[in-house]
Amino acid sequence: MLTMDEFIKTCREKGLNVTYQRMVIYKSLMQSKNHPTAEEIYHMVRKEYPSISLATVYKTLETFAELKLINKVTHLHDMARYDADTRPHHHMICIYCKAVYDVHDERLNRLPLPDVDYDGFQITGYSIQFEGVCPACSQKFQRKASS
Amino acid sequence: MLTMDEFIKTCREKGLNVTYQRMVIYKSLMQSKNHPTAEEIYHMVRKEYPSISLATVYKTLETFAELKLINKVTHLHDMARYDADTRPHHHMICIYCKAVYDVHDERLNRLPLPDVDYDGFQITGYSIQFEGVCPACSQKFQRKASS
DNA sequence: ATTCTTGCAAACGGTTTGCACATAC
DNA sequence: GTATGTGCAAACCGTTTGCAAGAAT
Repeated sequence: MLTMDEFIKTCREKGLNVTYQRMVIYKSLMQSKNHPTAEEIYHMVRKEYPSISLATVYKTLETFAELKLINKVTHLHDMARYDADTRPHHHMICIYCKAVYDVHDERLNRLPLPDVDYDGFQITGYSIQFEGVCPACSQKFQRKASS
Repeated sequence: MLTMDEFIKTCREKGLNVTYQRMVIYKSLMQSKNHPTAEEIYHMVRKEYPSISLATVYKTLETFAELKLINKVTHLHDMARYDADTRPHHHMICIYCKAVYDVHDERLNRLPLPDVDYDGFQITGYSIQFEGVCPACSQKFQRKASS
C-alpha cells in the first residue's frame, strides 16, 4: 500500500520501467477493497485508460506479485484439488512445488474467532494455510544455494 | 474417509447411484495423500478402469464435494485475485458469493506454529481463511429461509 | 421402465504467448 | 539507441456442457 511516489521509487529500485499503465493498475488495486480479479481490474482501469489491453493487466499483475509489490490471494488457484479427509484440519503448501500436506493439530482447531460478528460477517469456520518448503524442495534449494 | 461399505451405504442414503466409476474414484482419492487434481485422479483411475473419461472424473468429484463426501481444498480456485495490502493479514470468504474480506487482528499473527519442523517441512508463514456469510448474502439467505 | 450416469466431442472462459510496434530510460 | 513494455490475436489448458448410449434401481 504505497503512495504513488513510493510506488514509482520502488519500481525504479526493482528495475521496472514506470509506465502509465502500471501506475493506473496499481492505483486501481490500491483503491479496491474486494481483492479483485484481473478482469475486474481491467474494467476499472479502462475508465481511466480505455486503450489498455487485458493481456497487459495480466502481465502487470503477475510482475507486481513476483516482486512482492502486491499479493496474489489465491495461491493454489490454477487447478481444483480434492481431499477425501473431511475432518477439520489445516494445510501446508510448498511454495516451490505447490505440494499440499495435511496438518492435524488439535490446538489449531480451537482458535478464538476474531469476533463473533465481524463487520456483519458471520463466521462459520476457518482453515489455516501454512506456507513453507517441503523436504524435497528444501534439498534442491540447499543444493542450489551452496553450489 | 469411509470404508468401501460405508461409502456405498452413504451413496444410497444420499440418493446417489453406486457405480463402479464412483467407487474407483473415491478409492483413489482416499488412498492419495497429495490432494490430487482431477487430472491426477484420472490417471490413477485409468490404471484400474482404462475406459473412464475425464469428464466423468470432473462430474463425480464435483458431486462428491457438493454432498460433502469429500472436500475441495481450493475454494477460490476459479480466478486469480490480487491484493495491494502486503501486511500480514487474514481473509474471510463468503461461501455464497465468494467475496473476500480482510481480517486484521494482531492476535492471529502470533499463533504457535504446529511444529518448527513438521515432517521435515519448514514453515515460513501462514494465513487463515475464515469462512462464513457476508452481510449481503446473510440478508438474502434469511429472506429465503423465512419465506 | 424409469431415472441416473457415463463417454465423447465440442464449447467455454480464464490465462498465456508470440510478435510487431511503442515507450521509458 | 537499447532494453523493456504494450496491444492484439491466436493459442492454451482446465473445466463444463449437450446429448446419445449405457447402467443402476
